[in-house]
Amino acid sequence: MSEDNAPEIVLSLEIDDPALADRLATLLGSVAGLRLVAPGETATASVVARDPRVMPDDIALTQRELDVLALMAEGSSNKMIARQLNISVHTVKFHVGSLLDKLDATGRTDAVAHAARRGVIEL
Amino acid sequence: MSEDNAPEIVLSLEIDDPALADRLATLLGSVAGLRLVAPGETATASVVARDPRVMPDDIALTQRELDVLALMAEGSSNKMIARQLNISVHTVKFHVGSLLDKLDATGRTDAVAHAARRGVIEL
DNA sequence: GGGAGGACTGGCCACCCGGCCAGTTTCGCA
DNA sequence: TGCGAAACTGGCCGGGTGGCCAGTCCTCCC
Repeated sequence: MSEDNAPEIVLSLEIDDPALADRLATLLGSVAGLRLVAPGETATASVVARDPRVMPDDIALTQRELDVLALMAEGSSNKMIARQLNISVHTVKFHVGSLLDKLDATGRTDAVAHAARRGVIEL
Repeated sequence: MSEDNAPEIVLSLEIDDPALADRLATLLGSVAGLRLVAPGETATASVVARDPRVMPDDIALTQRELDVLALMAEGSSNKMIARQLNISVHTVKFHVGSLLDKLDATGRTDAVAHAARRGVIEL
């Protein structure tokens, strides 16, 4: 029952590098039981390869900054972060300030967006 | 220059569905010029297929909500969003409120994180 | 015609956020 | 032995945020 209903696996490509996209399309296009997505179609899975130039510089964040960053990404307020990490709200704000600075962000929302984009955190 | 230095394409799999992961691994493993990632190795590209159960419900967001959501993800404040969309700050807050509601978020940071996770927006 | 939903606006207000100032301790490195 | 970096704490304050109330316009649909 697994082979008769076995649908083709439909792959979509999200590749920034055109050369790589081309190679993959060629390689994957010739595999039986698997094909590339058609326009407007819903894919089974995506092949993702973002432009590596986007995040060459791994920003130097301290452990503590990573801690508060992770909690920020969860939507925690400064007060909640303070409780979680057992530090004062002032200290949280201090770390958040450093984060905004290092991530070149204008606010906590921007900060987690930047961090996620650069792969510093996994959303 | 593409064939002499042509490295193997190293694929990592991020598939929630075990059956699908297995099929893909089998299919892709037999393709020349392409192999699956080894532990600790950096992949050229990833094959991503999140558990469909996680986001079966494409949250029904209105166009306007998508507009403010996109600007929120940019780190824009309500005032900036209002200027961009040519509406009042009150209206922005109104849409943000709906967004927090629909996305089950506690704040704007949480909202963009949730939206990004569910693929509502591309970070 | 009347209802429902979306987009929009206003006021009010408690709370949160981020930036400024100041200080402390601890650690590693020159 | 000093000096910088990291972590931590405090006060202050302007502005932002989110929740509540209220309302007006639409348009689509029964």
